[in-house]
Amino acid sequence: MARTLLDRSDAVRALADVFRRRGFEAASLSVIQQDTGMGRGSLYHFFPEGKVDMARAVLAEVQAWFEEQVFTPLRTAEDASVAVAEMTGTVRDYFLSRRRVCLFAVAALGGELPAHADAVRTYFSEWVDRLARTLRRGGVANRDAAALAVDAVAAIQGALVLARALDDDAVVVDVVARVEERLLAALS
Amino acid sequence: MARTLLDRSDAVRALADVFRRRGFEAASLSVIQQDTGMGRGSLYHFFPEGKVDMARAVLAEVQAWFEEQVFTPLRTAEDASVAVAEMTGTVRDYFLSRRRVCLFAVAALGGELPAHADAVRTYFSEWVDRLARTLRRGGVANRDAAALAVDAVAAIQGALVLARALDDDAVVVDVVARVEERLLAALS
DNA sequence: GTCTATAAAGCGATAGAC
DNA sequence: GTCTATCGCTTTATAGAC
Repeated sequence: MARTLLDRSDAVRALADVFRRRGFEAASLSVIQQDTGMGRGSLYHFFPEGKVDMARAVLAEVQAWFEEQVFTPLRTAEDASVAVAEMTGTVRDYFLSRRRVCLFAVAALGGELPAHADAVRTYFSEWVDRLARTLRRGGVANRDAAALAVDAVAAIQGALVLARALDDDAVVVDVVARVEERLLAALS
Repeated sequence: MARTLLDRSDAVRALADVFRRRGFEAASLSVIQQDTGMGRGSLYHFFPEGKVDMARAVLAEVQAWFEEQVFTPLRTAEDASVAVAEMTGTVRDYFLSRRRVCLFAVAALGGELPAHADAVRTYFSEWVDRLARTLRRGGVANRDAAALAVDAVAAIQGALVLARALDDDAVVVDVVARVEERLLAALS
């Protein structure tokens, strides 16, 4: 890990990688120190409230990324089919390059913690909502749009679980391809 | 929690509930002690290797349950459509009555640990495999059967993630209903 | 088989020098 | 802004009485 000076957003990126590899609970400060190359002093300088703060910052960064790269394009693209194809391609590449881990899913399945419950709910409900709206804009009936959107997000999240369980990227590639196919079929 | 004497399989059931509520890492021995009503002495009597042993036992019990209630019925039912409908109904009721948590998914997303990696892989690959075979028996083409089976298991697992994130049982009910619909359509 | 006490290690967080 | 030393607490695991 780079010894060169890190600013806060470098730190967040490094932390995201640690959390993806070890999970939130199992990533102890010692591990975080080693894997990010930052000392305790620096960590508590950037994240005064400690680990909870680090997790919050990482989730916020992921949320912002999806906002910009996925949710906004879904809203602004003029053609619904183009928007859908963009979404599937973007999220597939994102998760394949991020160890096939969705940190919001990890947070959702991880323990009793309503620590990040709001952030988790926001992420998923916004994703489903934006997709459903896009489908409606493309002429899909209200009811069908909602069902298709939930199914699509669920399929992608399930693919991530399976891909990790079977240690196989192809599950993500294949499932996402069929999700896209189904969504485009509904739009035609 | 019952104070009455527990045998090992009672202990495993109680442990499964704790792990579903808190996750594997966050369930400390103190918490386990409180939530199961068993003392440290009893716990280490039944599970000499400690927490790893407890987790292993719980996963083995879940695996056995699925073996008996899901995988075997998938194999033995004479009509593929009946087998599929049985599976979807059984797993829906199972997860709804188990806090919408699949412990194998929790293990799959939880940290670096290849601790239970083999058990996780076995569970998911067997589920997908059995379902695919059933579909083929029902006349579905080889390729389609494999894809449909992966999609079905992924959809169910994704539904569990979403249901927890949104705190809404209906996601499981609805997604599983549509999974069944799609599988039955392929069989007709 | 179950209990309590305790050991040994690791945890998150803080303080103070630089 | 980064470092190291250390506090106080919790963790898993064990020992030994009953």
